[in-house]
Amino acid sequence: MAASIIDVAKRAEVSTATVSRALRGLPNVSAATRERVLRAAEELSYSVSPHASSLASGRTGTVGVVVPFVNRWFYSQVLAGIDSVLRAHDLDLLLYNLGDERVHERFFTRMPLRRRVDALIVLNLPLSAAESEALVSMEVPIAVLGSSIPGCWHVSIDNQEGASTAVRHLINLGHRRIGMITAAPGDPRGFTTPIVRQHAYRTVLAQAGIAYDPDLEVPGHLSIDEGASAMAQLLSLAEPPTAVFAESDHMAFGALRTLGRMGLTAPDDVSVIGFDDHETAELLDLTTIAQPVAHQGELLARQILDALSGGDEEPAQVVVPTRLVVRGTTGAAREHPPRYHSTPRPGPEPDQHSTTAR
Amino acid sequence: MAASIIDVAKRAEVSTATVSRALRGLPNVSAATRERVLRAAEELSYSVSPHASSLASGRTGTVGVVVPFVNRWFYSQVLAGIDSVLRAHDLDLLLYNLGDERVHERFFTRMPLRRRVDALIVLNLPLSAAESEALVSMEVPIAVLGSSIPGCWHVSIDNQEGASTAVRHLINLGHRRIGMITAAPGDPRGFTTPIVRQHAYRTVLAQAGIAYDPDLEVPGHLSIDEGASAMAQLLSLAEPPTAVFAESDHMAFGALRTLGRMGLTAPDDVSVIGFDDHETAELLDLTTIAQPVAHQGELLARQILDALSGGDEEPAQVVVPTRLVVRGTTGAAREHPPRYHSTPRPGPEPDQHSTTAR
DNA sequence: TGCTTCCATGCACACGTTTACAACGCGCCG
DNA sequence: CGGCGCGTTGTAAACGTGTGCATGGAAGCA
Repeated sequence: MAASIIDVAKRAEVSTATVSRALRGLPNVSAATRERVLRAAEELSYSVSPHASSLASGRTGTVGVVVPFVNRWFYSQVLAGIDSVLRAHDLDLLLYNLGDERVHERFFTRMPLRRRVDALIVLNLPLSAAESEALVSMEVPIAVLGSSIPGCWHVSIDNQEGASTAVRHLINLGHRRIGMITAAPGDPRGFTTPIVRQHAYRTVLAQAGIAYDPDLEVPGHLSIDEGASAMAQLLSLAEPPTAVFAESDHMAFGALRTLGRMGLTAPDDVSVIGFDDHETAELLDLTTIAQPVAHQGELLARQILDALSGGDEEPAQVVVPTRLVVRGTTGAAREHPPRYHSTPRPGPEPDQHSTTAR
Repeated sequence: MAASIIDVAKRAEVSTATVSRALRGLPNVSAATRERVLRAAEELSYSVSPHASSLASGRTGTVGVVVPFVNRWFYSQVLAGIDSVLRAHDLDLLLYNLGDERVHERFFTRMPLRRRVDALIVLNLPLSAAESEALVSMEVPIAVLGSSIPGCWHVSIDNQEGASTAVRHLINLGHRRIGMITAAPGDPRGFTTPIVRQHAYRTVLAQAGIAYDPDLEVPGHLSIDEGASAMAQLLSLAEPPTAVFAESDHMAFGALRTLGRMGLTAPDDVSVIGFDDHETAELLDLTTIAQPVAHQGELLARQILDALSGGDEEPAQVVVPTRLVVRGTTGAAREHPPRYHSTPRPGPEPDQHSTTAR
């Protein structure tokens, strides 16, 4: 049986109240008694019961983190950023992975984090209005990544600027026929990132005097395989693009794979630019828009810290910049782009793929 | 203010004891009253206070997961596996990321999980004897991945078999001069995986009648960059290997990068095999030893469930099999392997790299 | 009918802290 | 010399739930 505060009090010959104050470093306890208490606690190898403490004080010392997919690179990076800051302030991290649709639903009906956390961090989750409201009703500070909830703290990248930079990069290289592999189309819930990026894509094209062609926008659902299919679809057009902007590196990887399997090469045949600067983007020599991933996690955690300590300041919004990283998969447009009317080689076995330097 | 059990009791016109029993589905409560209680709770949108519940019952409904690096692919996958099982049983997941050495140390001096979790899952952590003992002293069931602690549950892959398979694959292709890029050498703590794999490598070579050459074993510290350096070192040997076994895919990626930068190709110049079947292994067409990653997480979580429910069975050990995945980076040995005495091209800018199909 | 058995329910305490409030001693100042 | 303020400590009441035990009543049985 672990020692309780009463045992410590007896051994130090003080009341439990004094023990509590001494251990938490409250000012109103004399140096001598504090010393005695600390020694007694040490000798009994005592540690406070977090549950009793929470119950009495109302504070839990815990922050809930809700993430759509822990096992994806992006979220695991953000999570690491969050963790590093929380840990430094002795806050615990209660993880909620909502990958499954059933789990997502269950989360919002049962609200298992209610009364369990001092604050909430929500990563990039498509939320319905009712769901946002349910979160707010927990009456704890909330920091949101990606989307936004009224009255909550907020961190995001400048998607408008990032996507514009990507498309401008391609235009500057001389490309006029530019495709986009987009994320999920028209999600009814409040997840605006794909919309903003798509808007930027269209706007920049328009500014460059390039006519809008809906055939050049193909959804890729953020996965490698879907990105590969999307690229195949683009290449099958009567007039295929000479450059493609994939709004995630994963989809860009898929696009590169399709190129390789068709015997094509980036950037010689098609230029490809991604978004994220995933760790393997460098390996594949992919030009991309980099965003500070772990850093965003740290910012979210810091906002929570502010909210928990300061208290009454109103929630702030932080926008972090993106950065163009030019690597080997984008290059100058050819004078006469070749026509590719071949179809991807089918077959279960892995095929070749390759990328070459600019 | 959130409703408490007393409010529910009043509204349902029963005692709090009955409310408690009804809500937890205990058998000894009549259907009629249970119905009344559930409705009252629903109307007040009541949810139990986890802290009060923990304090009273001694159970926390929480499992601590200690992981060295959340942001690495492997651990995030395992974490997802753990989460899926725990979630299905309404257990919360308290995450501890120990990446930093300071954090690691602090964790073991302060034991912040003590009295806070019902069980512990420890991922692949190099632990000193004192640290293992500290964990055991928490007196909760512990499931360990990779390493092993006496008296604890245990999941791991068959490293002996996996590594042997990798080396045999290379030998079967006709290779006689086979290098190995190893993980950290001689960690004084109880982390045996690299040792087992190295032993398998040496044993299989010996069984094939191939003389042991210490120059062919180079440490790569599990990172892409170090893996790249290791490959460079292997290629600079007077008699370089014709095939290389990297004991992690990350290091294999680095190895491929080095080959690419030197204008060499796998498997035409050097065959490369990795370990893990990382998600980008397929992209790079890397032959590798696959291990079921998320599945191991699920197994760990299930062990914990057994320990928490069953109770008195003694901890079991599960060994999951690995699987050879042949892709494009391994191929038959050449009759007369070329000599490469060039050094890697230096330079800050990214360089080409490529892989081709078998 | 009277006794036992069993189920449903209530009573009251325990769980281990935090914290408002009171009490106490001491020095200071009027 | 008395009162006042301040710093230190103790007292006791929450905090919200789980659970052993007692109670009451209905059903079963002789």
